[in-house]
Amino acid sequence: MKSISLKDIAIALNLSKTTVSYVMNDRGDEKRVSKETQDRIKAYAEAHSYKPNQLARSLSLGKSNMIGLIVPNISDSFFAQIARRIEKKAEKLGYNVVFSSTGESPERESKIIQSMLDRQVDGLIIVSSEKNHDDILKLKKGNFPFVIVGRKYTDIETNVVALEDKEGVTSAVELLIDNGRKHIGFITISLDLDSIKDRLKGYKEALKNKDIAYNTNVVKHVTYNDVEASLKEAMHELVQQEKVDGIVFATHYLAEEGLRLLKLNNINVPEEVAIVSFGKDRGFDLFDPPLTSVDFPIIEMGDAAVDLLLDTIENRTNNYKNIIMKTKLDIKQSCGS
Amino acid sequence: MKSISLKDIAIALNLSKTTVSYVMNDRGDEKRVSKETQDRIKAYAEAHSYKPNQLARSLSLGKSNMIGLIVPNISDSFFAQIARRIEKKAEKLGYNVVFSSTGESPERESKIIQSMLDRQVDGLIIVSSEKNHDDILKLKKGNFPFVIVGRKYTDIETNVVALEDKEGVTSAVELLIDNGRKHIGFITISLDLDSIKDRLKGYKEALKNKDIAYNTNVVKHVTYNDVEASLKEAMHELVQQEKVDGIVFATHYLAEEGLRLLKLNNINVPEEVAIVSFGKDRGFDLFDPPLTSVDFPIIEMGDAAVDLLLDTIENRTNNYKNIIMKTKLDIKQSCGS
DNA sequence: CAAAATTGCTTAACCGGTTAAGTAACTTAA
DNA sequence: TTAAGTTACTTAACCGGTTAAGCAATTTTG
Repeated sequence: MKSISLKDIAIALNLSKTTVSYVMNDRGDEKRVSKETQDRIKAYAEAHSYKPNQLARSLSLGKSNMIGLIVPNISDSFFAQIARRIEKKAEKLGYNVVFSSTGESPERESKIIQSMLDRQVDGLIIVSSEKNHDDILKLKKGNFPFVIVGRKYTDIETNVVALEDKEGVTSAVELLIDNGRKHIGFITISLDLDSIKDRLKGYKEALKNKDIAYNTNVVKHVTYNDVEASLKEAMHELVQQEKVDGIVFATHYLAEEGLRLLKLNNINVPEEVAIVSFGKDRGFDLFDPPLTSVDFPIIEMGDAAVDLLLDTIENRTNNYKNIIMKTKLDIKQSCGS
Repeated sequence: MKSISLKDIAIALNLSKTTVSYVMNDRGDEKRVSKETQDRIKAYAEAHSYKPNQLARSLSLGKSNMIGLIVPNISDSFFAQIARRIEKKAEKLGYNVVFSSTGESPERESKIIQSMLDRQVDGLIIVSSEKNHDDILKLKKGNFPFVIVGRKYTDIETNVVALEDKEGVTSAVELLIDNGRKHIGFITISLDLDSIKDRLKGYKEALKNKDIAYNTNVVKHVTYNDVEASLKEAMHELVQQEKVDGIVFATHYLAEEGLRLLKLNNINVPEEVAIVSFGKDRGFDLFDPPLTSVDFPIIEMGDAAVDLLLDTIENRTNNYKNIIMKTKLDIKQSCGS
């Protein structure tokens, strides 16, 4: 797959690399290369299908035109959708995207960030795993362009595209309450993330708004690395012991698995237990019963993230931007409405 | 984010770049660098957190340790899952993954392949769009490492990880017939791909096996770029005009959308129309009704693809390998069993 | 008609690594 | 005692681009 180099062209045409480089970069006129020479170079390049080596180009220019995308898991529909938007927009401006999944491990995230920096990416879009202050602060200190998306660091100022997590969950819980549910459980994931904490806050807020006492027993933190067993136990406790009549799930994954468990145990949704998911997935509307969810604009989030990143890269703007997206209830049968 | 270079270390310690390079690559002993000097270098590198510039390294070594992943659409669950496996395995061997979506456009695919080659990726994993002989042949001719996955070129010998498309569909159609369905439609996508053609062949084969006449009117080719309207029309014709009592869908996407349309029109599945999907998605088992699908081992496909590619890259093996995965019916209610 | 300006290039350094080949100083063997 | 070996490095070229600075030949200008 060896293709010809600038040097090859230069030698073949008895010119210097410089001249060839200028012409290939369409700076021939500016650099006063004769029309004739330009044509010769272009013809030769075309004939031998010359393609500049981007590694060399990047090294020389100090710009790789690559952006790094770091997500917990690219196969999760949310992240995959974000990825698609990022790639789409990036491509238009001539950027390629390298991605890596962290598996929600801060250590891996740290390694991945370093590896991407070593590759000289021009910027990073990070769906950060559990708080990774050190790396984020390092990026900030180095004035390196990056955007945090989907999750937020409340204590560090950064570019961020995130959600109204709290308000979203509040609306979900209030919906169930308004539908007459009295004992509403909340199942979340045990990740030390501000966004996840905010969702719990949203749950508490709703109870407060509706004058319902907060009961620790109906709030379950499922462990990420053993979701299946952990969720099963949580569900069992909520349904069998606490006799909840409604559950709000902090993620679309939990909601789907939760519904699966409910059906497995022949618990009627929404009659016995009404449920709402924070976030949705394709097909939620086809579920039995169709799943009510706190919806948010994934596409817009992806778009906003790249726009913000590319703007930071290209204009080297220094002020951070916070874009917080509103959520919206998508009401289906599972909530008992 | 400027980090120090080999040269910086060399100057600081009054050594040559060469010596520093040897030590940083753990070739100090081999290259007879004194223990003392090695320690000085390592200490300095550590203290100033030296990280080699991978662009420079790649350029010099002629190996980028990047692999390119080209899919129709990264946000499709099938491709996203493949991507995850590829990334996971690649990472273990020190490779990063760049990806791009083609949107099923051969032109874009062609551009993307070139762009990845320009970036000097060490190999490509391609879920090829419509027949793109020129590029594939170019890669072959250049002896460039690549693997075609999920789709196959029957007329070009390549590394490939694909499916028993024909047999899969045959089993689906036969299942419906065995369940007493008489008029089975087939909805596929109008892509000029051997894999897609094989699925149609599978449909025909089943009819032949069961002594049922082939009827062109119940085979619909939905256009990729206007799936929604096109599928709607196809469904309407099959159900309202042709009065089919069963439909096999050639992709999980079509199946899901098809089911959505059936429900929208209050057509009872499977009583009035039984359906089977080729391929599944998360949540298919939660659908109303749960969707029967021709299942295949996505994870294994992803793993096999990377293994094959990395083997080709690292051992420069020249013989092509064909890995064809078997499919398996995952029977749920939608097929009327 | 000489000085100045323009034309059309080239030289050489650089980006940040890798590596074959060389060398000075010291040690060992014959 | 001197050639041969070893040690611990360095020099310089290379990967394939970019670019500031320079220069000879020609053209324009005063």
